[in-house]
Amino acid sequence: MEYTINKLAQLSGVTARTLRYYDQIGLLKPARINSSGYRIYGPKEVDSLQHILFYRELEVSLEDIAAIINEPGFDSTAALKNHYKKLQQKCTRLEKIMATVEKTIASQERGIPMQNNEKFEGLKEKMIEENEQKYGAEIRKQYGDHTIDASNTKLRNMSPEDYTAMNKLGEEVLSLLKEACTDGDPGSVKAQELAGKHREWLMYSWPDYSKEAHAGLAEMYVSDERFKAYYDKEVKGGAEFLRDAIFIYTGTK
Amino acid sequence: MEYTINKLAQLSGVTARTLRYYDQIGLLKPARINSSGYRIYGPKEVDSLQHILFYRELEVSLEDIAAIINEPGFDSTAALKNHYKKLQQKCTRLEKIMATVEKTIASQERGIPMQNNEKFEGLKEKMIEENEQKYGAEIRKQYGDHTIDASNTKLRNMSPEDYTAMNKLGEEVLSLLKEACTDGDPGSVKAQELAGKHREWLMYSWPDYSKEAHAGLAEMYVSDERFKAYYDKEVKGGAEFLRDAIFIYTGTK
DNA sequence: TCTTGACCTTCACGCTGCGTAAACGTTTAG
DNA sequence: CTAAACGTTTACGCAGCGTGAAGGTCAAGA
Repeated sequence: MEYTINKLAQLSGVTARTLRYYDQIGLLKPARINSSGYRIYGPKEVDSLQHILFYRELEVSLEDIAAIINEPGFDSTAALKNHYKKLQQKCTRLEKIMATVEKTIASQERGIPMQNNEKFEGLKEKMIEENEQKYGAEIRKQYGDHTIDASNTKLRNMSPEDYTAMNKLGEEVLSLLKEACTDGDPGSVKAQELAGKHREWLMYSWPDYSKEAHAGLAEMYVSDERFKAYYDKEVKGGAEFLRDAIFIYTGTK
Repeated sequence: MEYTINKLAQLSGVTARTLRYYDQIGLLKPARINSSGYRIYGPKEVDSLQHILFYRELEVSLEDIAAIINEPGFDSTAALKNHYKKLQQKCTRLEKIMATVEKTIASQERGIPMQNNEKFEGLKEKMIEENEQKYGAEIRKQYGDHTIDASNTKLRNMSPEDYTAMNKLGEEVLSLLKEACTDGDPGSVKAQELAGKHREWLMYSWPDYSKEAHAGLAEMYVSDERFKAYYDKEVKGGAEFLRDAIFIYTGTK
C-alpha cells in the first residue's frame, strides 16, 4: 500500500502540514519521492507514524521521539508495553481530576467546605509524576536492569548479537572513563565521547531515552552509594567525572 | 488566605512565570498589588485559577478560557458538570488508544495481521470528536435548550433576572436581524452588532463559548430545516444572513 | 484537446504558552 | 548588617504546527 501525503493524513488523522513538518525535521521521511516531487509513503512509514503518534500522545517532544525510534537498539514491542503503562497512568490522573471536579461541585451545591490544596488534586500530579516518578522509580528500575539482573534482561528480549554489542560498549565506556578522567576536564572531546557512548549503552535497555532521564541517572551515579562505588573503583573520582560529563552532554544546569 | 506568587504557584502546581503571564494577558489578575509591587492573590483568585486549570486540562485556549469565565452569565457549577463529561470522554479515548496498543503488540508478537486503519483507532478521534461531537451533538443539545425546552432550562439553573434579560436579548437579536437583513450586507456594522448580540444571547445557556462552536451553530441555522424555518419566517433569507454575519464575526472562511 | 478543479510542491511569516536569563528592588533570618 | 530568598520588569527564544502565497501536476469531462 502506498500513500500520497493527504491519503496518509486522512488515514492517521494528522494534517498534511504535520507530515511535511515531520519530513523537514527528519522525524518521518517518505519512502520515496516520485518523478513529480510528490512524497510517497509505504507500509513502514505507516507503522513508524503510528509509533510517533503514540509517543506524541504521551507528550514526548518530537526531538526525543526522533532520538528514540532512530536508535539502532530500538525495541518497538518493549516501547509499546511501556506506552500501555504510561497511558494507564494518564487515565488514573484524569480520574483523580474528575474526583476533584466532583468534590468542587459538591462544595458549591451543598456548601461542603473544601481545603485549598484539595482543589488542585490531580492537576498538580503532572509536575510530580514527571519528576519524581519518571526520574525516580524508572531510573531505579533501570538500575536493576543494568546491574542486578542484567543477565535476566538479556534473556528477555535481546538478541545475542545485541547483548555482546552492549557489553562491548559497556567496556568501552569504562576504558574511556579511565582515559578521560585523568585529564580532569568533563567538557573535553574525550569526555563528551564518553558521555555519547554511555548514552548508546543505555539505549540498549531503555525503551525511551531523554536528556532529562540521562541526567537524572548521572545524578544517581553520585548520590547512590552502590553506583558510586562501581565507577569509583574503576578510577578515583570516576562517578563525579562521569556525572559532570553527562551534565554537559545533556545541557543540564 | 492570601498568597504571594510563589505560594500560589506551589499550591496549584503551576510556575510563577505562568501566573505572571496570566496576569499579563488579563486571564487572572491578582486581588491587589501591595506597596512594593508584589502580586497578592486571595481566595477568589484561587478558585478562579482552579477553573482555569480545568479548562486548560481540556485543551481550551487561554483566550477562550478568558472569554468563558469573564462572561457575566457564567455558571461555574454547570461548567464543572461539563468538565466532568469531557474528562470522561478523554478517559474513554485513552482506553481506546490502549486497546490499539494492545492490538499492535499482539500483531507484533503473535503475527496477527492488522489493518492500516485499525492502527490509528483512538488517535484519530481527536479530530473527529472536536468537530463532529463538539459541533454536532453539543450544538444539537443546545438546540434543545434554546428552543424546545427553553422553559425547562430557565427553571433549572438560571435566576429570573437572567432569564428575562436573556429573553430581551433574544428579541433584540430578531429585530436587529430584520433591520440588518434588508441592507443585505452581512459585514455591515449593524450585522456585526447582530452577531455580537447573538453571541451574548448564547452565553446564557452555553457553559463554554468558542468561535468555532458559534460558527458551527450558524452553519446549522441553514442546514437544519427547523432552525431555517424559525429565522426565515422572521425575514426572508434571515437564516443565511445571520449565518454569514456570524461567519464574518467569528472569522470563519 | 483544452480546461477545470483537486492535489501536490516550496518558501516564509505568525501564533500560543510559556522557559529562561538579565538586571534590579524587597524582605527576612542569622 | 549582610546574605539568601523572594519579588519585579523586560525581552528574547522555542516547539509545533496553521495559514497563506505562488506555483507545478494529474484525472476527468466538455
